[in-house]
Amino acid sequence: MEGTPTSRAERRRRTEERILSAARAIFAERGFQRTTIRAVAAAAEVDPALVMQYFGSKQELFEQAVRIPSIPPLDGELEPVEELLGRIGMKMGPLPQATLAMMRSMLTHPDAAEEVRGKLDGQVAQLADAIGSGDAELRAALMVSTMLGVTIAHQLLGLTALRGASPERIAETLRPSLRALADG
Amino acid sequence: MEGTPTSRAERRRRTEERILSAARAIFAERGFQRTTIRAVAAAAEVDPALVMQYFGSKQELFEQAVRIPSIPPLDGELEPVEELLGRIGMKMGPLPQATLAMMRSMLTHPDAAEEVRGKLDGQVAQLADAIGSGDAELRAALMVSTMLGVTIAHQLLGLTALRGASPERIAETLRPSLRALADG
DNA sequence: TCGTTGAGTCAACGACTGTTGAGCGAAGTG
DNA sequence: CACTTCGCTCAACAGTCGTTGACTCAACGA
Repeated sequence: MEGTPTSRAERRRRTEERILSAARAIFAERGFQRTTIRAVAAAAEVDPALVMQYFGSKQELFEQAVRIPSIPPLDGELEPVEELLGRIGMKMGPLPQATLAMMRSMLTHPDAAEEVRGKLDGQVAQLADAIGSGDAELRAALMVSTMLGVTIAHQLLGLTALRGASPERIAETLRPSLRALADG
Repeated sequence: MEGTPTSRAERRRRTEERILSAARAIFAERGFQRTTIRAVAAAAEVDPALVMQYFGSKQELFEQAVRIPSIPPLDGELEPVEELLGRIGMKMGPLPQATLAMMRSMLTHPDAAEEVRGKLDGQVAQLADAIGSGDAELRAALMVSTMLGVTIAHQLLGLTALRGASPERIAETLRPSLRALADG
């Protein structure tokens, strides 16, 4: 069954990825503070000391775990509003664990807060640039805030009214609202 | 200066309120987990053991601190959308410390999450009732989520584009968006 | 005045946490 | 084969936290 026992370098890569995967899951579920190195190690079936040896500190483990390698490219043509949001990497639907971990921690972990604020500021700037007009920056910020709120309510808080709704239906119902902001 | 040294019962009430006030401030700033009994006690200029003696546990201190006595009544006539939101106790502008403490902790403290979810679910139900029409519940949920997102971005994360904007200007810019959701 | 009550303090316990250094044993190298 | 490398574990340290029990002393009631 399990063919070659794999080389040493390969084993290390796998273990490291197993730790990162477990870390992402637990960080996303409990946030930074309530996540313990021991819990991550247990989920990865590894000794806690190994986690430290690989990542140096809990903070560095978090940074590696929430690092998203590439910005998801937009696929094909979309409705104007979705296109605008898609262009900055915001869309409805299930988010990667790394993003959830980041969002889960952003209100209680200063570093995560700064990271998210920076990312959102960047998205606001891009959106404002695409929108034009007078108070574009404020309207862009409100669009981003709206997406943020819906995502939190849906993915992290689990509002009853949103739990049964598909991402498509949410996006569709939300569209006039976002368009009103985009058009001014 | 300090007239009567105050009676024993009065002193107790003042100390208790001093502790609650300090707790609200620190809970609002750091969230539940990162707030220590010791820090609250220090801010209230009291021994940590006294906090325990008065409130029994950190969890009970939190519950007492975030308890909001009364629902703010809506004042006078408002624009339709603001009236709808005001009716359920949602409005722009500075929020009480207790509310901020609750929101700060809602993503990482399960009890706070449940409390907020319950409150928001209730507001969604009220809003949906006032809106009527077909998918009223989903649209109401998105309105509440929008308010939530803007509040988080503005008060807790401090998005650059929102930091300089007055609550009135935000409310005004946001109005067409919310109306689009309310009208369907 | 004297005993009682209760606000407030002090020192400590036990649990948990991030983190560390020594060591084991198998994979790699000559 | 002998020797080194390194993935990995074990046991422990040091600090912090919520929580507790004994204690001090001024306000109170009779």
